This record gives sequence, C-alpha cells and structure tokens, in this order.
Amino acid sequence: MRSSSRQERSKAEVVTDFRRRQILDAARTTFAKRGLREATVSDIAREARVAKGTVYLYFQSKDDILRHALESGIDGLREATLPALGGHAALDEQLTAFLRATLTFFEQHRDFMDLCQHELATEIRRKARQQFGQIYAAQIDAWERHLARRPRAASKGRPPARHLACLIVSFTHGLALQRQRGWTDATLDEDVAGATTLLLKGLGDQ
Amino acid sequence: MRSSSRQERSKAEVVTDFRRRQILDAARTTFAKRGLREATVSDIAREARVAKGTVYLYFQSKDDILRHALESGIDGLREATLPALGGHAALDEQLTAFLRATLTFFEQHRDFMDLCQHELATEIRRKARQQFGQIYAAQIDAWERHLARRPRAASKGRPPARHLACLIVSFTHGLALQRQRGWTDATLDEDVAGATTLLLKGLGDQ
Amino acid sequence: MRSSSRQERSKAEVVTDFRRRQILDAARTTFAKRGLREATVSDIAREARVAKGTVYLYFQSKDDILRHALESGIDGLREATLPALGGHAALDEQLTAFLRATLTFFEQHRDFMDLCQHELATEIRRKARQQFGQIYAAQIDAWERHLARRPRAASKGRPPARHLACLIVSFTHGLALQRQRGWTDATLDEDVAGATTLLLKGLGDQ
Amino acid sequence: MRSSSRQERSKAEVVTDFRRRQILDAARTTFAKRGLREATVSDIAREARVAKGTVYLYFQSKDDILRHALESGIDGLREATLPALGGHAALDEQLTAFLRATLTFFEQHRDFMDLCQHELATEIRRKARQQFGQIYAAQIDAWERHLARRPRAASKGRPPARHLACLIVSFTHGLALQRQRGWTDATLDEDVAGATTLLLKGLGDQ
DNA sequence: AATGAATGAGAGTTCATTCAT
DNA sequence: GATGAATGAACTCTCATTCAT
Repeated sequence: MRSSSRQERSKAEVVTDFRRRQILDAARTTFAKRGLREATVSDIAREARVAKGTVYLYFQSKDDILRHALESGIDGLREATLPALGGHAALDEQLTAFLRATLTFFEQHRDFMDLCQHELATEIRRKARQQFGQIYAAQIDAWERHLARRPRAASKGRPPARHLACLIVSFTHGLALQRQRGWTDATLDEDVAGATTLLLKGLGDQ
Repeated sequence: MRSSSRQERSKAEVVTDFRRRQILDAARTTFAKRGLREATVSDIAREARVAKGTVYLYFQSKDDILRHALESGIDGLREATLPALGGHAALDEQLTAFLRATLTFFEQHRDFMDLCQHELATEIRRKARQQFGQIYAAQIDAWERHLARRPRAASKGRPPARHLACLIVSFTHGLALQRQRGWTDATLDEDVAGATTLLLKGLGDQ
Repeated sequence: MRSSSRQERSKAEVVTDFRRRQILDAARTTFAKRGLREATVSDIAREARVAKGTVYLYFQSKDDILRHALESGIDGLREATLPALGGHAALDEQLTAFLRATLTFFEQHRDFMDLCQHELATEIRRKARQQFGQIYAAQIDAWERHLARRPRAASKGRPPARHLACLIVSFTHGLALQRQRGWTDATLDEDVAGATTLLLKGLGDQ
Repeated sequence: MRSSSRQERSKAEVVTDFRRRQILDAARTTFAKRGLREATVSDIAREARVAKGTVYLYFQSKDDILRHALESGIDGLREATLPALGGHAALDEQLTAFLRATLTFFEQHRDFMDLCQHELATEIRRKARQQFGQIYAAQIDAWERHLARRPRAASKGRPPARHLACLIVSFTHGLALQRQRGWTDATLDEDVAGATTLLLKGLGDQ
C-alpha cells in the first residue's frame, strides 16, 4: 500500500513535470514566434496541445509562465558558458572554448535568446537583465583572473586585465548576436577561429 | 491667389510636419518608458499634449507610428556611423572614429536603441532587423574595403578582409550593447581606446 | 440470493444517504462561509473531504446541491414553528411559544438563514421564497384560527383576525432578522418576553 | 473664453452625471433582475443602452458599480426614515409616520432592497450590513428618546424605553420585508393603520 | 483641425462539468 | 465507486479605433 502510494505520487510528479515542461516549451516557441505580448495564452495552449484552462493548472498566470521560461533559459546560459572559464588551459584554448560555448548556446537557443533580447517589458525585463548582468559579470571576473595569471600581466603600458576581460566578453556577446540575427555568413567554426586569433593577437604581449 | 495658396499649403505643411514630429517624439519617449505594447495611444497623445483623436489625423495606426519612429531612428544610426568609414584615414583613426560614433549613438539614443533591442515584435521586428542588417552590411562593406587597402592585405595565412570586417562590426556592436545595459564601468573614452588598441593589434601584421 | 441482494441494496442506500448528507452539510457550511456564487464545487468537495468528481455522483449539478440544501433547511423552519401553533393554549403562551421557536431556529441556523436571506438568485430564489411564503401563510392561518377563537373576536372596531395574524408573523420575522444580524443586545428571553407583552397588549380588547 | 470654458465644464459634468446615473439605474435593475453575480457587466451595459467599454469610463469595476449602487440606496433609506423621527409629534402620529416612511421606501425601492437583502457577498455584505445597522441604531435611538419623553415612562413594571424602541424598529422592518415579498394582501394604508394601533396599544400605559 | 466619449473585439482568468483511470 | 486532470464556455476588463461635435 505504501509503496503503491509512493509510486502513485512519483507518477503524478512525473506527469506534472512533463506537463510543465510541455507548456514551457510551447511558451518559449510561441513567445519567440509571436512576441511576448502578442503571444496569447490560447496560442501557448494550442501549441502545447492542451486546453487553455489546463495551462492554469500548472502556472498561475501568463507572467508566471514567462518568469519560468526566462529562469530556465538564463540558467542554461550560465551553465553553458561559465564552466568553460574555470580551468587553467592556455589562453587560446580558453578563448576558443568560451567563444564556442557562447556562440553555440545562442545558436541552439536562438528563439529564447531572441526573446530575451527583444521583448522583455519593464519589471521583468529589469530582473532578467540583472540576471544576465550577473552572468556577464561572472564571465568578466573569470577572464580577469585568467588574464592576470599571465606573465608580465601588469606590465607598464598594458591595459588592466579587467578592461581586457570586459572587451573579450563584449566582443563575444556582440558576435553571438550578430550571428543570431543572421548578419554574417561565416560558419561557427570560422567565427570562433577568427575571433580567437584576433583576440589572441589583440591581447598579445609583443 | 496662387501665391497665397502656396503659402497656405506650405504653412499647412509646416504645421503638419510639426505635429508629426511632436507625436513621433512623444511616441519614442513613451515607447521607451512603457514598452512597446504597454504604451497606449492615450499615453502617446498625453505625452504629445494632444487629444487621442488628433494622433489619428497624422498617423494611420499605432503600428504606423511605430514604423515611422523606427525609421527615423534607424536613419539616425546610419548617418551617425557610415560617414566615419568613408574616408582614407589610417586604420587606428578609423577604428577610433567608428567605435566612438557607434558607442556615442547608442549612448545618446539609449531609450530608442533599447526599444529596438527589446520589444520589436514579429512583422515589424523583421523589417527593422532587416534595416539594421543593411546598416551593418554597409559597415562591413566599408571596413572590408578599408582593410583590403592595406599592404599585404591578402597575404597567406591571414584571415580574409571580409571576415575581419565582420569581427570589427560585431565587436563594436557588442561593446555598445554591453555599455548600454550598464554592464561595464569604463568610460566611453577608455572603451574606445581599449577596443582600438585590441583590434589594432588583433588585426596587425606582425 | 434475494435477501443478500436486499441487504446489498439497503447497504448501498445507507452509504448513498450518508454521502449525500455529508456533501449537503459541507455545502451548507461552504455556502454560508463563502457566499452562494463564491463557493465553488471544489470548496464543497474539500469541505466534505471527497474528490470533486464524487460530488457529481450524488448530485447532478451545483444548483442541484443548492436546491436540496435549501429544501432541508426550509423543512426545518416549518417543523420548528408550525407545531407550536397547533395547540389550544392561551394567547400569551402561544405567543411566547411561537416567538421562541422562530427566534431559536434563526439563531441555530444562522448561517443557513443568512444564506437564504442574502444570496438566492433568480429562479431558485423565486422557488425558495415561495416555499418560505407557504410557511408564513401557514403561520398566518394558524394565528388567524387562534385569534378567531377569542371571545368578541369579531367585535366592531376591531381589526380582523387575519390582519392581526399577519402583523404577528411580520413582527416575529422582523425580530428574528434583527437579532440574527446582531442589531440588538437583548437576550433571546428578554426579546421573547418583551414581544409577547407588547403583542398581548396590542391585541388586547380593552 | 473663460465663461465658455466654464460652460463646457459644467456641460461635461452634467453629461457625466447623467451617464453615471444611467448606468447606476441600469445596474440596480439588472442586479435585482439577475442577481448580483449573475448580472454581467454586459447585461448592465445593454440595459443602460451603452457599450460594455462605456461602463468602464464611468466606473472602475463591477464592484465599484455595486458599491455606488448600494451607497445611494442606503443613503435613500436613511433620508427617508430618520427625519420622520425627529419631531415632537404625538406617539400615534410618530408611529404612523415612521411606518409609512419605511414601508413606502421598501415599496418604491423594492428591487434595490431585495438585492440588499439577498445577494450581498462576503466583504461588501459586511460593510452594507454595518451601514444598515447604523441606520437601525439611529432609528432605535430616536425612538428611545421619544418614548422616554412620555409621562411615567420609566414607571415600574414597564419595559425600558430602549427595548420597546428595538421592538418597534424590528416590527416595522419585518412588516416591510413581509410586504416586499408579497406575503400579505393588505394595502399599505391598512398595514400602517393596523400596525400603529397594535403598537400604540402594546406600548400603552393603561 | 481638434476633440474625447463611445465602441467592441479580444485579452487573461475562473470554474462547473466530464471522463479516463 | 472514487478520483482529479482536463476541458472550454463565459466572465471581467483593456484599449485601438471611430465619429459626432
């Protein structure tokens, strides 16, 4: 009896998780397709192939859906990019890894990142931007630490590591956006390689 | 009579132009403050100090207002950045000029660019993006021409000029966004100088 | 076999009766607590500690629940007040008994009567009111018979028994409502005694 | 110019007042006809012969409409009944005046009083009831003062004036309800006369 | 030309009811 | 028999647009 109850519960949890994910996926798609405000709850429900009311069994409101969609997306970006900066690899490998991770993430979550870039309104935008800001700050910190490890890091006439770190992150982010919007015709590999080379030389000591 | 009619007409045109500009300014402000969908036509009218009905004398719809607001903003970006790339100055001066122009424009039109980055939906977003894309393409073309002029531009082992041009534009754009969102603490001059140095070395021939 | 079937049936009937009563009690409580429309079927089911679907095994609809809840409540009022008027007691005893019965019933079924007074809508209200009307009519009839029995009942200059009966019932009902809403600070006994005295003198022959 | 502006303003105010009254009247009718929750804003708008949106130009919400409808109704009851108790007329005249005022008000505002008696939910019901309570308290106070003025008012064996005042008010209220619900066939005059006589004798000193 | 009251389509949300388990 | 997830009709409220003044 007890184990049955446990099974039941875990089954219910699985179903709930499945439904939430199903609706969240539909929401991301619909938000990206229609726009944040233009996407109606009916649209989301239709995309998820459930009734409108069902959506409200799993989320409290349209805003709640958005919050959760953002949250999981932002977590994804953090997890995709920060680990690549943790190691002690050489600068070029590090650059390549970071660029690839960022560009790949934007590529794979094109819809979601698009949404984040374009449609967040007022309150929620502030929060989301803050969270993105934290990720970028963490990326900059990681790069700063990394650059500071270089020999002659603080040699005279050289820009401080922090500033260079900022530039790396800005560059990477700009490249990702540019690619995401289709304003480029290079392959991902070409862009990663080109940017690595450029940055490597740009940061170089000679 | 004719001249009077002309005067009348031209006077009417002046008034019409004034009203359109007045409403467009109010629209940009309101769109930036409230968000694209959250900004109501009433808000815009109030900000422009005219009655709601008056707005519809000068624009066909809310979407029409947005289209015109975007158009003039995008024109501004084009005019602010492309002329800086037309000359035959040295690479470092060119880089500095371009970076400064872009960053300054984003700074001065923070609200508008913010709006363009965050809220454009579906149809209109596509069009606006296309127009931005044209500007970026023009920037890339200009840079490509510029880089191609360098001695040994196409030397072996060196990335093609077009790709480097892409990277310059991406980098600049990324930096502008980063600054716009307040995720940096460097001054504009510091960022321009730092980025110029990095790019100059990154593009260098040594 | 047959007797087993009978037993089964009667057992099933007992269970059914139990469930119906259980749900009806929960419904009365919930209706009184939340209001007629504000009380949801979920609320009622939760209060009855059964699943929402179970409610629909015993009642056809929310309205059906309400109908049955009202019916049993109205029956209660009838049974509480009419027997007190059947006897041949003296006028003062009769008055006291009637007043006490009515006031006590309202007191004990405060929630239910509250509900009846405040929330019945349209169709069902009409029916409930009709049933209340029948009770009041029966009360008036009983009082009329009672008053008509008095010596010199129809003496000249005296209001007809029917009218006096109406007044008694109105008075009693008004007093009950007043008490129910807490707009009085007298005890039930004081009100019964005071009203009896007043009516007794008011009906008196001197 | 100024006077024109004033005229304009006052004209606008008149129109606004008219519309509010128009909608409020429609609301009272609809609330009474359909029930408080069953009456939709569309119903009210239709009854008022305006569009749904128009209702929201004059009231903030459905609840706001209800609040205003109640307020004006409750004010009406207060103004209809309390002045009749202010004078120094003889007891019988006072009784007649009070009974007639109350019964007439209920008769003329049958729909509204019906609504107040039957459908107020939770929060708003509490407030409305409180306000009704204040009116009844004021009526009781007035009666108490009046009764206390009688010679031998506090003579031994006689119920205190306050209690008698309560009974008068309860009686009147009960009679009004009874009439309102159609559970009587006497005319208003007959009921006023009958009740006056009964109370006069009931309160009498003989 | 200018106004703003009026409109009504359409949004988000709730909940009585059903039905597969 | 009992469950509660799923449903979708119907609600309240917003706002782009119109039009009589």
